[in-house]
Amino acid sequence: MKARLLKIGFRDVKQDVFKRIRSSEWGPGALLPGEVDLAAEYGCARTTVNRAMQELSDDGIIERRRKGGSRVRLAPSRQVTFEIPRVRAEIEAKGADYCYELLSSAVVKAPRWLEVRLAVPNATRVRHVESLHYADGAPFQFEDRWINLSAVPRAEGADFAALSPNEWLVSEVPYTTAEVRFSATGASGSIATNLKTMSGAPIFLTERTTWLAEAPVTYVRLYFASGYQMIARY
Amino acid sequence: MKARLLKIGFRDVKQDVFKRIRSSEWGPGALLPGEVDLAAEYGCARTTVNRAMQELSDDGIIERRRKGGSRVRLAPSRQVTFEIPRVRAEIEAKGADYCYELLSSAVVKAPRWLEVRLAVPNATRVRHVESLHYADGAPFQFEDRWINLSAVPRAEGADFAALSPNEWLVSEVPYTTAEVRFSATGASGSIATNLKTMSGAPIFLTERTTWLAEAPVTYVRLYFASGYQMIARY
DNA sequence: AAGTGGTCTAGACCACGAC
DNA sequence: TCGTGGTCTAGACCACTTC
Repeated sequence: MKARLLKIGFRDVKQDVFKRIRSSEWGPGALLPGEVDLAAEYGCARTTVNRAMQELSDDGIIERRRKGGSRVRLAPSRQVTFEIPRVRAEIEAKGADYCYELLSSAVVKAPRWLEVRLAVPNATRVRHVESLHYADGAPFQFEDRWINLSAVPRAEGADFAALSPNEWLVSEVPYTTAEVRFSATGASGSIATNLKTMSGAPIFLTERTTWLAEAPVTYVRLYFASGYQMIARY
Repeated sequence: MKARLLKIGFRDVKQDVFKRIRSSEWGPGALLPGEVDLAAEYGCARTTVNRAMQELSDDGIIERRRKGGSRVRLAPSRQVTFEIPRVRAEIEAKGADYCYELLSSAVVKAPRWLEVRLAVPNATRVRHVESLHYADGAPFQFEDRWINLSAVPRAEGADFAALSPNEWLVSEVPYTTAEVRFSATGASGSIATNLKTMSGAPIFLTERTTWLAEAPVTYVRLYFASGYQMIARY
């Protein structure tokens, strides 16, 4: 029995309950004590226990049901969470020099596949921008972006030679929702040339589609130079 | 002015504040009203506002400081969160048949590179297991796993022909912490053969290192068949 | 020194869902 | 039906930071 010099906080409760789960005091599927009981045991308010348990639930450690109580998850479905990397920040965080180059820019009618992806009407005008991001002078990421001009008309006149589309959009259209897809692909001709790798070399690809409250804003393909790794902890 | 039939909840506050940020009522960097003021405005308790703001902070929309107040983030650093994919669940979720095959298993001394990765002493014994996961009869994922026997002695006698190492570990050693790395690589000989792709084909690779309270448990490389995508929303 | 967010409390009511 | 978690409240004290 340990002396309780300080008040019990929700972090203490969370940590202790987690420890007891790890130590097999409560095995997978086991029913945990109710919030009222835990509050009595820890000598704190039920609200405090509630917050602790809520976080354990968010973390995928336990499952909670009204009337059913809280149970240790059978197959803990942990979640990874990591920040969406902004290229510039990502490069500068490594201590490397960031540099950006605009390769091409044109206003066109959206090709069919893009119409489908963004769910925009036929003949929607989009701005297509290709650019390259360097780390310490070496190609780091090739960016192939399409911006929906009916959602962001001001993008038509933006100077993407001065400011990358990425940063322009962040400053102009923040607080969007997005879908991200990660995959591996082979470096096709122009991409291989730009990233200075062999044709067919394995490339880490990020695709992102972005909406501003229902309105499709942009679709972008980010091709990373060889050796790129995305890292997360949980 | 809308009629307020129901009590204001933290979700309402969160959503409304977010809407006001998106509508540029509060631009990037702007100082938001204090919790007390917002509580008065919404006609609810400060605790309710606090929870809403806390979540907006977690979501990367705003930044909060004691005494400094809450501000809209200049560069919203949104976070992606997605579930750690369990192969079986992932395959069955697609409505495909899951099937598993053990390719090889051996107990050996950890090679040097693994010693370094897991930070284990020289001559640590590990179990090396190679296996293949099928979706509807087609190779889906090749698994190359190393298990630290000094951390999980029981793994030495486990029957990985019946149960995949993944599922065995989840049932035996749940609630671990982990580091995950995603990258693209080329299919080398044995991997190409097993995944039935051409040698050199781009492969999506997941590497995961797992600890149980400081003790390194396992390191695994997961090679996915061509066309695999990892998807997340935020 | 003072103001703002961070957290705890004790009590209350409600909604879901197992029984 | 009724127990359990979900949420709100009103009030309080504390801790961090800016002033």
